[in-house]
Amino acid sequence: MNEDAERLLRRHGLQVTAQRLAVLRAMSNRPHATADELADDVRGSIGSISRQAVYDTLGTLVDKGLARRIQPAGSPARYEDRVGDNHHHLVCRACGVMVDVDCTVGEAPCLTAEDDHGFEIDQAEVIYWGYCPGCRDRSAGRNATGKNGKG
Amino acid sequence: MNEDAERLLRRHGLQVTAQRLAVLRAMSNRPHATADELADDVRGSIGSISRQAVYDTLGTLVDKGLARRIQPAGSPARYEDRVGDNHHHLVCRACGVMVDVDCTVGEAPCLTAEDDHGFEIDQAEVIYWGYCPGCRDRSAGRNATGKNGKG
DNA sequence: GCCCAATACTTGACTCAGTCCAGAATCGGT
DNA sequence: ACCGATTCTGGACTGAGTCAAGTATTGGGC
Repeated sequence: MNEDAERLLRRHGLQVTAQRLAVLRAMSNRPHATADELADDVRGSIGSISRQAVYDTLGTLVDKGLARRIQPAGSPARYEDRVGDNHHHLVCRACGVMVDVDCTVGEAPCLTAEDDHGFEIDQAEVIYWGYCPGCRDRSAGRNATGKNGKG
Repeated sequence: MNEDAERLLRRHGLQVTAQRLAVLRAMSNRPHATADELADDVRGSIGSISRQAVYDTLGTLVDKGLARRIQPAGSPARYEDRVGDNHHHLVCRACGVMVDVDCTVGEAPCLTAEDDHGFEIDQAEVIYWGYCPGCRDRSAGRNATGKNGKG
């Protein structure tokens, strides 16, 4: 497993360090974790790491396309190692939990803007907002209408 | 114009204050402005306002459905008064400028998640990322591939 | 027109995520 | 084993946003 991670780093011209391997491992342990959570996880596995190293590593990984950064409204950035495929995220307004959703229609469907205003678009990011089963049950009385729907 | 804003507030059971009217006006002056920019605008029109009042007012307006909050990755929250319709946003990775895009396919098309994981989904938020005409020209050599496309 | 409770605003301290910087440590090619 | 390049550490800092306590404004009832 670590052999893989090591090769992955080298293949992208990155030095191999304990910190990077640990971050990579942490990321696959818990998808959608924040930088802080990953740092904690890493500390559990290699003892200690500086906040800066975590941000640095994550930034590099995102740059090289080995990780993806997701920044939902009202929450710190989250990272996942599932890259290169076509998936989106489903976020609970109440507890913030995030789950993957496969792209509904395989190939950039409505995901090409009708009028691109001259922009060179390279990505369409979709976040579905709602309430997860747990939170929905917990406060069943919530009025779920009028939230300006589907968007 | 202000008559309208006043009635709007009353209709939603909100007290009418100079600050609220000014925020409402600022928001329609410059769509997609940040709280800070709105505060500046308001200061230009009524002299002064506290940061807290701005956040407060914006929060209330968003709550009542009179404003919409957009929080693109890596940028402070932005607000707009165009609510209740079905539009998305196009954001420039370089300069951060944001423009409206009408919903590509009128009625919640691919915007219903294939597998909702038991969530009660109330909104699908779409942000298109890319480079605006200006920024694209300015650094024409940028390699725009490999950004994990349409997603 | 005035009063008073409810609502809104101000001020200032605080939190939290993330960045900047300078120096120390580590990596890896030779 | 050495050395330059890269990475990591620690600490100060920034920017967006929130909290809390006290003051001011609004508007419905008299």
